[in-house]
Formats: sequence, C-alpha cells, structure tokens
Amino acid sequence: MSDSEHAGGKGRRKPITARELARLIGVSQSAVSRAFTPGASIAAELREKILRHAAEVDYHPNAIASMLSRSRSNIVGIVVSDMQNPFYPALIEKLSRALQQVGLQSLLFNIAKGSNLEHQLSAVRRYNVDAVIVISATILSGATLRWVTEGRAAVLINRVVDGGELSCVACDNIAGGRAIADHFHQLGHRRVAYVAGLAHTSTNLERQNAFITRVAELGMTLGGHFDGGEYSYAAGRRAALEVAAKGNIDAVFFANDILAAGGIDAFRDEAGLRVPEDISVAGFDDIAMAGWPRYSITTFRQPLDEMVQVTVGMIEDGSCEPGQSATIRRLSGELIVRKTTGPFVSR
Amino acid sequence: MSDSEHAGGKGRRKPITARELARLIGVSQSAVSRAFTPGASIAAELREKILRHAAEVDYHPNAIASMLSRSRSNIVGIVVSDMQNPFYPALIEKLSRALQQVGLQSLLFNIAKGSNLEHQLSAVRRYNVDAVIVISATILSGATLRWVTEGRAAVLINRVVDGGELSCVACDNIAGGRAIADHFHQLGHRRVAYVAGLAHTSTNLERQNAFITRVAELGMTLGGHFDGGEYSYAAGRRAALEVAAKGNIDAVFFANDILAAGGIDAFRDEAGLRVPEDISVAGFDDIAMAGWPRYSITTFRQPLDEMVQVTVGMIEDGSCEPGQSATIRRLSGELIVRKTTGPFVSR
DNA sequence: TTGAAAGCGTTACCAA
DNA sequence: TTGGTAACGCTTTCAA
Repeated sequence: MSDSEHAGGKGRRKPITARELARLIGVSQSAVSRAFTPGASIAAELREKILRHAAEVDYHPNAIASMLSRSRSNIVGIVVSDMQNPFYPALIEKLSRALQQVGLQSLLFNIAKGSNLEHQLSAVRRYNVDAVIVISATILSGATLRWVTEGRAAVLINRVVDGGELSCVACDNIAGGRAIADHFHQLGHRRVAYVAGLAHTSTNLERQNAFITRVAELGMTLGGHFDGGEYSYAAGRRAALEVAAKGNIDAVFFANDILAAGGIDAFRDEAGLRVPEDISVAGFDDIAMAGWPRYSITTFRQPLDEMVQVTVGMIEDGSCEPGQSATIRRLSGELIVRKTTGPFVSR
Repeated sequence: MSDSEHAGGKGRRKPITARELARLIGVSQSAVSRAFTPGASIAAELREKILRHAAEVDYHPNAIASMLSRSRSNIVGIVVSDMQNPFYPALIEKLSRALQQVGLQSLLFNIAKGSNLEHQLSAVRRYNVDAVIVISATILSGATLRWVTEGRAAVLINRVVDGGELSCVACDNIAGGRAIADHFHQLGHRRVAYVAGLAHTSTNLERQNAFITRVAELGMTLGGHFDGGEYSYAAGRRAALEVAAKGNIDAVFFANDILAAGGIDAFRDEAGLRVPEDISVAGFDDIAMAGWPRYSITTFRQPLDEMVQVTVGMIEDGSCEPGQSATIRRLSGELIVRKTTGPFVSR
C-alpha cells in the first residue's frame, strides 16, 4: 500500500499527465487521448484498459490544454447585471444546469453599473468563450453589446435588439401586454395605468406599447403612466404611491413582478387601498413570489424552461454563430390570473 | 482605410497572436508578452509602442494559452446548489464582483440534488480552477466535499466543517442564536419555538443549539421544535401551521429569513394570528425582503460584505491552499430589530 | 487501429 | 532590458 507517490495527501501539486500515464502502461499518448474522446477510433479493449489505469492513478484530462489545442473552451460566458430581481437567479440557475447537461460550463460575468464596462468585459474576449449569453442587457449600450459579442456566438435572453446582428430569445411581451389589457377590460376596469421599469429597455417598451395600444383599442383610458426608474421593489413602491396620489385608477400594470410586489405593499400598507377591491394589480414574469398566498399576483408567465432550452439549443447547433443570420425567437407566455385582480366595483 | 484583413466583419475567425504581432512590429514575441505583463522588465517606450500596435490590430493575449503555460487559470469555481433563497444570489453577486476586482473569474457550478454529484463536479477538477468556493454545502456530503476540494485552494462559505482540513468563513451563528433568545426574553416571552431548515446542516445546528441552550439558561420554555425539511418559503409555511396548531407559543425563531417569511404569511393569512401581537417571529440572514415594510422581519444580519472580503482575501493570500492549515473565520453579525417581534401580551 | 510528431499561444528561463 | 527557446498537456494529422 505504498501510495506515497501518487495518491497523496493535501499537499499534492502536479496531477498526472497523459504522457506519464501512457508511459506507465506502455501505450502511446495518442491512445490515452483517444480513450477519453467519445467516438475516437480506438479498440474497445484498449480504451477500457486505459480508463482502468487512469482511474487507478486518478488521471483526468487537463481541460486547459485541450482548449488550447482545439481552440474551443466549452465555456459560455453569462453576462448579468442584476441578481436582485429573483427572475434572474431563477433563469441563471436553469441555464447553468442546462449547459452543464450538454458539457458546457458557465463563466459568470456580473457587471456593475458605472465603472468601465469594456474593462469588466474584456475577460469575455480573452478567455475565448465559445458563446456569450447576455441576460438583461439593460445595462449594456448597443455598442458595448456589439463589442462583447463580436466574432463569437451570442444569444440575448429577455431582450431583443433591432440591428439584426444578434440572436435573441424572448417572451412575447406584446402578447403579454395585450393580455393584461384584455384581462383588465374583462373585469370591467376603465381607467388603467402603466408603471415602467427601465423605460428605454426593449422589454419595457414592448410591454408598454402593447398594453397602451390595446387599452386604446378597447376604449379604456390610460389614467397614468409612471416610471419606476429601475426594476425593483422600492421603485414599485414609489410608483404605487404616485398612482395612489393621482387617484381614480381602477387597475395598474407593473412592468414586472418585483415592481408589482412593491406596488401592492405600498397600496395596502401606505395608501390604505385594498387590492384588488379598490385597485387591481398585474405584474409580469411569474417569479416564485408571485405565487405566494400573500401576494398571489396576477401576472404573465415567461416560459423560463423553454427559453433556456431554446437558448442552449442555439448554442449547440451553432445557429447563433457570427456567420449565421441572426434568429429571433419569440416564445409565448401565459396569463396567470391570481388574486390581485378583481372585478371593477364602483366607488 | 483598408481594414479588409484584420478588423473584419462578423465572420472573423482567428484572432491575431503574439508571434504575429511581434513580427509585424519587428520585436521578439517575449517582448509582446512582457508588454502585457504588469511589472515585467521592459522599457517603458517599448511597452507603449507594442501596446499601441496591439490596439491597432486588436490583439488580446489568449488567456487559455496563458493558463497552460503558467499552470494557473485565474478562475475560481463557485459551487452552489440553491439559488431560490435570495441570500445566495446576493452572496454570489457580491462574490463574483469582488473576484473580478482582483482579476479572478467565476466559473459557476450549479449542482442539482440527486444525480451523480461527482460527475457534475468533475469539471471542477478538469478545469484546474485555482480555488473552489463552496456556498451552501448543504447538499454535499463530507466525502464529496473533500473530493472536489482535494488538492486545491478551497473556502467554504456559510458552513463550517469540523475535520479541520478546509478553510471556512461563516457568520457567528452561535452569537446569533443567543441574541434571538435574549431578544425574546427581553420582550417578556416565555414559551418559544424553533423551526429548523435542513436539520443536519452546520448552520442549522449552530443556530439551533445556541438558541435552545440560551432559552434554557434564561429559564424560558422550548414549547416546540419543528423541522421545515428545507430552507424555503413553503417549508416555513408548513412549519408555522404546525406551530399554530400546537398553540400556546409566544415567539418563534425560524432558521432563516425565507422560512420566516413563509411562517409570517401562514400565521397571518391562514392561522389568523397577528404578528407580532399574537406571536413574535425572528429570522436569520437579513435578506432584502426582510427589510420590506410588509414583512419587516426581526432578524440576525449576516455580514455579507465582510464574508466576501475575507473569502477573497484568503484566496489571494493563499491561506486556503492545501498545504496551509485550515483557518476558520467567524464573523460577527448583528441583531436587527424590526416589526415582527413585540412585547409579550398576556392572552 | 495505433504511434510519432507537429502544432495550439503563451510564459519563463537563460544568454547576450 | 532584450531575444531565443524550451516547456505547458493536449489534439490531430500523417504514416505505418
């Protein structure tokens, strides 16, 4: 049981290499490489022999060397800027697992607002990630976005960019905005309001325009249009207080659930309004919290699983690579009616 | 303006290499390498010249090649298993930013319960990450934990492992549990209860034991001890209903805030209890939601920033490397009294 | 199917 | 301070 050399305790430095393993069992280094390459042309018994010995000496192929040699990293960069809104952790969680399923690792780039974005993102290029997934590009300007994705496979999730250079996967925000308007109308509401998150983002514009357009089509009145300034609970509260101050609003569509949560709390706790008896509230996303009994938010559910699946699919089949023409996938969501919306009651 | 060769459109394939750049401007490849290495011995003017030309042809050092050559990746693996509890996204966000600050990238390993953990984690070893940060090791057995951290720098956050092999950074859960008990006692409560998350985890055991011990010391009665089975909102609800069914409890300490949130909602909405008039509730962590007016949870705040800072420090100064003796850092938290706890009222 | 050898793009050591 | 030149550990032709 002399494991003094290879197994070793905590101080272990150098892992064993393919060359060493090969010499150890008297085969070529190429053979070792093939043994670990699915589908390589190698005799089944030789492969088994090599794998057996490899396990014994705890040999693992060095992924770095492999990357260099194949000029492929099997790493995708995930660019995020906001983990406070629970929608994003949920998305990232599913995404990273789905990528792992197909042998891809996730390198997380959590960029902070303000300080030199290109500096923060330079690693995306240096590390030669195979693909970049940009989540919530709200913070990135078009130029920065182009810079970071330039020359490599890229997918934008939850944002659509007009240029036609980048592949995008997003929920059908238009249908969502319309569905909320329809829902309000069916409940008998006539004076409605919209609360924006970040006003200039594509998600916001799509939801907002669809909602407002449909509101007009249905002959309802847009009693107010507020801007939270960010997608956050606090912004939702502030906006709701404005809505309440303005008064005479039957129903409010918040650009997403976290805003809506803040709004609902402000209506109930600070404005003394009952939800939905005095005012109806709808959100967007269907984050976990929206389903909590206390909130029970009526919302438009984004098809998270499908978005993840489509995104990973695009990366796998290379359809989001720079040569290809950008594909834009709109996935349909679903109106989830819960308890923050109710029939209009004259007051 | 003939940029037809290097700048190039979307189809760009091969980035320019150091060797090519060197030849282009008539210096050695070593010089190029030095120009990009802070503190390398190279004349200032030569460096500038090289950097200028590099910028022109858009040369960036290839990080992969650098990793291979230096046998150092500048990547740390972050092992997570739960992004539903907002505490973790908040931690990951701060962590990844702090790492980025010091030039380290975060490779995310989001492991799913159940299916072959070692398989999911094999990439940690193959990618030769410089260090591993294990967050919420609740899901990892001691053996798996040892396996994934073996032979490399490693830090456990929010969990302390007894073996003495691994460096750990955690909040002083003992002080936290005591503080909650003291707080309850000061408010005049005498019959209290504890709701566990995952019963066997170190965080849970520490909070629980400290709380229960202190409860006894102060002459209060432990009127109940419940197990949520997981750290989740739903588990908190279930536990709260059990507490309510049992009855005759003045105050409940939930093992963390997300449990407490579920508990509070269940008390109020389902059990018909007022919080804190009928029953006081305390949590742990101080996640963002705990500060929301609607919840306003009395809790014990984990020093997130300090935890991150200490962790990154350990990785930078190498004090968590396999050779070193493991250091365990206990950081002190802070009791945050909000509105879910109140004085005992006889009933 | 197998082995030998030429890269992959850096870094680091050694002379100059 | 500079340039030449071995590594680094793997993948991938090309012959055998």
